[in-house]
Amino acid sequence: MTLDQITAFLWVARLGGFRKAAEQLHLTQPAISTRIAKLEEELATPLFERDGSGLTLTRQGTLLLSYARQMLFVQDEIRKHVADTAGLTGLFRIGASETIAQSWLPDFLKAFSAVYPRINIDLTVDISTDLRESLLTRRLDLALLMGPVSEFSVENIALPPFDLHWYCAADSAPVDLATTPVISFSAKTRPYRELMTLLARHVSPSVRVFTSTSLSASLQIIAAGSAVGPFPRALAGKLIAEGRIIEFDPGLSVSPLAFTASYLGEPRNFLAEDGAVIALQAAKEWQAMN
Amino acid sequence: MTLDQITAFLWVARLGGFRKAAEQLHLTQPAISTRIAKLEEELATPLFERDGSGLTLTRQGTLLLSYARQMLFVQDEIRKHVADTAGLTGLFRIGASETIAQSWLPDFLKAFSAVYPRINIDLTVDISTDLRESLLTRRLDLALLMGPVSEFSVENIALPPFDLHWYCAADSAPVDLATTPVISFSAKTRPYRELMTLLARHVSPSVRVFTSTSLSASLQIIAAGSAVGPFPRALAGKLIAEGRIIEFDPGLSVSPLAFTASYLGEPRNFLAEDGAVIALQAAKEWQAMN
DNA sequence: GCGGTTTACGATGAACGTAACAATA
DNA sequence: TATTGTTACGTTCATCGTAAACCGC
Repeated sequence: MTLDQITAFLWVARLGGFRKAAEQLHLTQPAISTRIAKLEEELATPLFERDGSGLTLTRQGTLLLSYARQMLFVQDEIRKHVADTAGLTGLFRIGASETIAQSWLPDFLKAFSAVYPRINIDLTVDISTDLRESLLTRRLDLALLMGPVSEFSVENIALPPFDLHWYCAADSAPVDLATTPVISFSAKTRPYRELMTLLARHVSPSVRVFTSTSLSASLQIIAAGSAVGPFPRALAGKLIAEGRIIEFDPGLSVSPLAFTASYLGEPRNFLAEDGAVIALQAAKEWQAMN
Repeated sequence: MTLDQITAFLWVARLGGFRKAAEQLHLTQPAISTRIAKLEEELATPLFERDGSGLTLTRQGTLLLSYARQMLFVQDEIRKHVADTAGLTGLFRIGASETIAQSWLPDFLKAFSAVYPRINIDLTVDISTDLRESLLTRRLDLALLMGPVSEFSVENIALPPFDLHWYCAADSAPVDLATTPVISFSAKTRPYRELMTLLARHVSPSVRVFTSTSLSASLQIIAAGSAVGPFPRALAGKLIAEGRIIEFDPGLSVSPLAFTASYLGEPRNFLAEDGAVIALQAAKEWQAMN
C-alpha cells in the first residue's frame, strides 16, 4: 500500500474514470490501471465494478473511500503544519475580479509572496462569472470574486463588501437617469441584474444601459460624460482626485458588492486555504486604511 | 512522502535509534537513514537532533509523530476492514498458559484458523511470567495468560476466570495439610504467592510446598498420592474420570485464576486484536459447555 | 576503539510510458 | 467507430544492501 496508490484510487473514485484520474495526476492511463490493480491485489478484493461503460465502487471500494480521504487529509496536515513552507515551490493560480485587483489585491500578493517566497503566482483578472467557471474546472486554485460560489465542492470565505456609489462626469449637468445611459457591470453578472430590476422599477423600463467587462473603462466613459453608474469608491478614487468625475445621489441605493475568497474543498489545497485567510486579512487592513 | 518513510520515522521515534528501527523493520540501518533523509528533505526540516549519543525529536519531529500515528492507524484500519483477510498469510505467535492449553485453546485455534486459513501459527505453552516477558520483547503477538499485564503498552482483554478445587489421590486417607505436601504453580507466579500466604496463615507456616511449571505433571504427582493441591477442574477432569483423583474440601478457598488475552497496543496488530476477541468467544463457549 | 550514523556505489526491482489489444455502446 | 480499461514490454529511476568513512563517548 502506498500513498500514490491511495491517491490514484481517490481520484478515480472522485472523477469516475481511470482516464480522468490519469489526466488529473499527470500520468498515463495505464499507470493508473497499475496502481489500482496493485492496490486491489494487496487488499485481495476488487475496488471497482467494471461493467462496460462506467465504473462503480464495490462495497469494499466505498469503505476504502472514507479511509483514503482520512489518510490524504493527514498527509495534507503534515505538509501544512510540519513541512517548512518557506522553501515551497510551485505555481499558484489566483483569479480576481477587477474591483479587487484595483483595491487590495497588490497588498494581498505582497503578503502572500512574503509567506511563500518560492511560489510562482499566475494571476487572472476577469469577471466573476468566468472566474467561477475557471475555479470549477480546476484552472484556478483561488478565486477572489463576487460570491459565494454555491457548489457543494467549493469553500467560500466572506470578504469585506464594497459599497457602491453613483458617479457622473464632473462637468455634468444634473443627471436624469431617464435620459442618461447607465453603465455598469457585464450583463452576465448578478449586480447587473439587480441594477436592471431597480432601474426598471424606479425609473423606467426603457432606461438605456451600457455594460462593460472592464470597470476602469466604464469609469473613463463616465468621465467623458457619456454615461453614469454605480461603482466602488476604490475604483473611482483616481478619477475623483483628478477632478474628472464626482459622486451624485440618484435616490437609488444599490446593495454592496459581496466578495468571497473561494477554492475547491477537495482535494485539500492548503495554499488555497491559507491564501484565502491571507486575502481576508489584506482586505480588512486595506478597508481600515480607506 | 511514502508510507514506508512514515513507518520508518515512527519506529525510529519509538525505539530511539536508526539501528533498532532497522532491526524492527528487517532492513539495514543505511536504508533507514535514507528513508529519514528523504522525508526530512521533502519536508525541508530536520526531524531528529543528532547530538552524539542518542537522538532527540525536533519540534517538527514531535509534531510529525502524532500525524504519523494517525496515518498508520488509518492504514491499519484499511487492512482490517477493507482487505479480504481470508487470503492473509504470515506467522502469528501465540503464547498460552497450561490451564488454557488444556481447556479451550484447541477450540480457539480452530476458530482462529477458520477465520485466517492462510496464517501459520506458532504456539508456545509456558508459565505466565515467561509469556509476559516474551510479549513485552515482541516475541509473541498474543498471550493468553494470568493477567492483566500491567504495562501501559499492553492491551488486556479479560477472559472467564477458572475456579480452583482441591484434589487428592482417590485412595487417599483424609487429608491433613499440616503433614501432606501441597503442590501447585511455579514459585514465580501470583497464585503461588497467594497460596503460600493462605497456608501460612490458616494451616502452618511450615507447610511443605512443591512447585512445578507443569500442571499436568503436578496432577500425576497427586494421583500418585505424593501431594494434594488446588487446580482448575478443566485440568483434573481426565484423572477424575479415570478414578485416580478426587476433590476434597480443606476449608481453604483459593481465589479463581484470572486470565487475560494480552497484546501490545502499539504498533497496532489487528490479528492480535481480532485474536483476542476470538479467544474470548471460544473461552465463553467452552465455559458454557463445561 | 566501539556503537551508531552518514556517504558511496553497484545491483535489483518497482513503476512509468509507448503501443497493441479487448470490450462496450 | 469512438471511448475506455487491460496487457505487453522496454526503460528509467528509486531504493536496497555492501562496504567504507566518519564521529562523538
